[in-house]
Amino acid sequence: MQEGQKVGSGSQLDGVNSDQFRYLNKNRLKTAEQFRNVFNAGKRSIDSQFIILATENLLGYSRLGMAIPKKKINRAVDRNSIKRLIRECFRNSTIVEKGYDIVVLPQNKIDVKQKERLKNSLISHWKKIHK
RNA sequence: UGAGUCAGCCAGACAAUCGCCCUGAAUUAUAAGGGAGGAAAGUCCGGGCUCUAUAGGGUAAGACGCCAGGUAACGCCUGGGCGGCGUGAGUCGACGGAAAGUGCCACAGAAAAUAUACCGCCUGUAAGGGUAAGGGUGAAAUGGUGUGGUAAGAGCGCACCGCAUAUCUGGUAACAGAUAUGGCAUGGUAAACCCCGUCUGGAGCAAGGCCAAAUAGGGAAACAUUGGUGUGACCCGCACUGUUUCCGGGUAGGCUGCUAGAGGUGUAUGGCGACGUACACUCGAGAUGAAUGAUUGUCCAAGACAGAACCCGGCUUACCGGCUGACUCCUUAA
RNA sequence: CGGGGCGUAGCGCAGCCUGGUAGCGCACCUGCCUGGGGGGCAGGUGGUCGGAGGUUCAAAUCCUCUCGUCCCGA
Repeated sequence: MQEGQKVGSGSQLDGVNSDQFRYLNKNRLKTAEQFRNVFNAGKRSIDSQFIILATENLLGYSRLGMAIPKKKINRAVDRNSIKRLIRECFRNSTIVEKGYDIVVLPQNKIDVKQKERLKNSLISHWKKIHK
């Protein structure tokens, strides 16, 4: 049961948040201006799976935005499932309580079925940003 | 048992933990309830709803096209007719009009539609005449088969079939059947233009409405009442009253529409059926950077196609499998 | 979500409306002109016309469905 071990090792991150932090309205990036700020002044973290942009904000909590174009991911089912995966990873990590605005972009050819791989890459991205 | 046809249904289930959207008794922090599909898809049709006199009348343009019915409506569905396919259950069909008109029919062929005559056949010394049976061309050649007839032939005559016209019978009708007459007149193509009949105003929830905020009737020049503008096909009509250009100034956030509907389920009843009527019960998504997820465990037939965005009725396309019912054919056994 | 357009040779485009022969330019190959390169001339190769079905004697063309791709509209 290798999968169980991986989750167990990630539970140090999970254990902190569970009751206090949720994916609420305030944790989302909404308007076009907020997106523009991240695109203009953001740090980048690039990978074969995702491109991630981030800036610090002074709010004390992080906010997440996603831009998943139809050109890159054709079917609506896959787009939804990627959004869910990203949101789940964001919620389960400690980065929620730090103050960042984050935008996630997918790379061109992503296999939606390889969930473990996508997750691991997201977790490493969060670590990079918070250095 | 095998092969097959049609109709309908399901679209992994259960438990635990964490989490998302909506409603929300109670009152500021939590119970409880609900939460994608048969195609939500393609946007191919038809409506509801909203706005707009370019909505009225006419023309144009487009769609449809056997008959009857169903429906809010349809290009959909049901039943029937006709034709094709299949041993059969069944299934498929853009299935009006070519004796209103125009166009087209390459190549080959004598000739591709007011007909005509290459090789032939008959007659004749020949010129010419008669003829369309046979050959040949082609996707298609001016009723087909047989027989009489003839110089050779020919609906020229006759029989059967086809066709046309008329009458009668059955059927609401499409159509079918019968009888009589005619004596072959009418090549194909309408998914070529077209004719006939029926229908269609346009735009679409990013429609539209409300609140707040902002802007704001400024200046200059030119032209003009034979008008000008509103034109998204055009004309008549209708509406409005100065119009155009330049300079200066300048904003876009929230709420709503938003789900109780041609809704669903059951019973009774009318109808061959699609479907209608009556009664009872019921509320089963409503996001707005956009909710349905993740992990673990158990079971099995090992989970396909695929994600609502105003809502319905269809059509088309994608799809791993499984189940039920009715029916047909073949083999074996009884 | 709504409204449009385009798929034809390796590349860029005609042909489609009005159905019978698939063509143009660049590229590629061969030969010639030149001592060689470049350039020019002549000839040639190469396309089930995005896919499936239908109408027709015959479909790139007409009709229906479908798959890609591109452009508009807060």
